[in-house]
Amino acid sequence: MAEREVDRSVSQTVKAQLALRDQILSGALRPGERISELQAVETTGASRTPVRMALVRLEEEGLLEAIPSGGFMVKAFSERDISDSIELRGTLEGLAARFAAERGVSARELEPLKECLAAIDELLRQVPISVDAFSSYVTLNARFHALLTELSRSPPLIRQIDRASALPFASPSGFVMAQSALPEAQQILIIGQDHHRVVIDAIENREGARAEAVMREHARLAVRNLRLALRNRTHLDLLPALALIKTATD
Amino acid sequence: MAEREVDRSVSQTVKAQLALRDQILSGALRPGERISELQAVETTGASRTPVRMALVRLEEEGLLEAIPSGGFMVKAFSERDISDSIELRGTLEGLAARFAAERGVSARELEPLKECLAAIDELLRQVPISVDAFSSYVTLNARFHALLTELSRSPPLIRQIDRASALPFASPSGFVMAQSALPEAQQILIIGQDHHRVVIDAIENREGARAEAVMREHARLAVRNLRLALRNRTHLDLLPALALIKTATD
DNA sequence: TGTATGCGTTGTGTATACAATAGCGGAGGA
DNA sequence: TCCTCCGCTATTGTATACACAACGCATACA
Repeated sequence: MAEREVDRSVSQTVKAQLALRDQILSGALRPGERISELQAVETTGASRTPVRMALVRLEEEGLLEAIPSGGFMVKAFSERDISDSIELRGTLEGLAARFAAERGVSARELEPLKECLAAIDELLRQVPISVDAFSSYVTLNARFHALLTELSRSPPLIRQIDRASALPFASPSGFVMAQSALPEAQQILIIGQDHHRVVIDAIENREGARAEAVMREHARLAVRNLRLALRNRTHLDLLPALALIKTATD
Repeated sequence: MAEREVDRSVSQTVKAQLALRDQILSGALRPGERISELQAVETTGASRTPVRMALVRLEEEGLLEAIPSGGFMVKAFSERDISDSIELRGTLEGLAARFAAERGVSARELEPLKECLAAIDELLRQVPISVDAFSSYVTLNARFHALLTELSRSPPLIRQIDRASALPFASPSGFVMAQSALPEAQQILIIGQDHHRVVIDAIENREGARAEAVMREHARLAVRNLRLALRNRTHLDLLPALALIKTATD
């Protein structure tokens, strides 16, 4: 009897965590809404213990908030929370770039980053960029940022950046998607690519301050564009994290 | 029958979390050592479910590391991990100070910070500083940093700073204690107090860049002093987090 | 008619039983 | 003597049962 389909390839805890995260980011669970464990058990197929573990993890991740009287609710974010989160990640990435530059990086370690850069250049040559190419861009951009973070060789910093990127709107992919809502999207992507180029150059020449400054500017650009995108609310359905933005308040 | 003493005033999960953290920071559990759930159940008095919840939380906090094959082990930190963590927090606090300065803070909001500053000044007037006064200093310093963080008015940033301070050696109290191991401790504390004074002044005058710079310098001072303290390993028993430093490796 | 109290239901916090897996030790063969 | 394989044990992952607390609704009294 396959009444309860048990997938043994992945732990129930992880399965529940992924399922719940999907529900939150897809907007199936509204911000501020209390999450019922019982309901979560039904929708995820796991039992209460792994569901509870998943809820604790999602709380630490920042997607949920503990209710004092017990249980969890979906966290709601203001527009400022989102822009602050992006700037926060930019600051952290700036520190990572500085560490990479100051501590030195061999040409061999820089190679994957340069390949990534070249691949993005190739994509941006299309005018206007196709939907498929844009999707590839999102992936490549996330890869670029991940590689750059790694170059810092600082586990505590890498860990913190990962945490900061857990909130979808603060992840590299998140704000790229937000930018895509703007008419001048392609131009923005090209400016961003310039930043990528500069940070590699700065790291190669061991210019820590310059490497840091450009990554922070990179994030500030993203913040400005997110603000613009939120003004003219077109195509914002591309941004899944929008489900988390406070609607009534603020 | 009080065979199992159940304290209903605080949840079993929190109780277990605190007990386990104590065990880790006191060195009762060595870095790299696997934590047995069964053993944790015995030492904490809670049952397996809350113990597991506590373990997940401590992992997210950064004190534990998940073992791929299952279970958790006490995380081990290198000296560089520690100095990176301090610099990381300094960077975050720098951003908080910048936010406070740029967004504006009323005189009334700045008042508690100034009181804190004055109280520390009072303490440092003693030469040499007494043990009691030093203990008060640790508390006041933590309070100063917490108040400053709050002034940013940015929940995501505050949250991230809290996380960064979860590792005891990266908390304000942690590195103050490390500094105390140095003969020139008092002089260092006075320099730190100068930083505190400057950051308040910068926030008052809405000089974001200056506010940020001084907080980063504040952290860099702490890193330098921690390095010195670790060189001449005297009085380092004052630093409880030392239990987490890798011994053999690195 | 409004408010307060009590009872019922729902849901979380905790405990424990069961299942599955990984690691270790012993035994047998090369 | 060493290597390999099989089985056992210990420990984790999962499921579920139980207890208590909180919220809501209804009813009764002012």
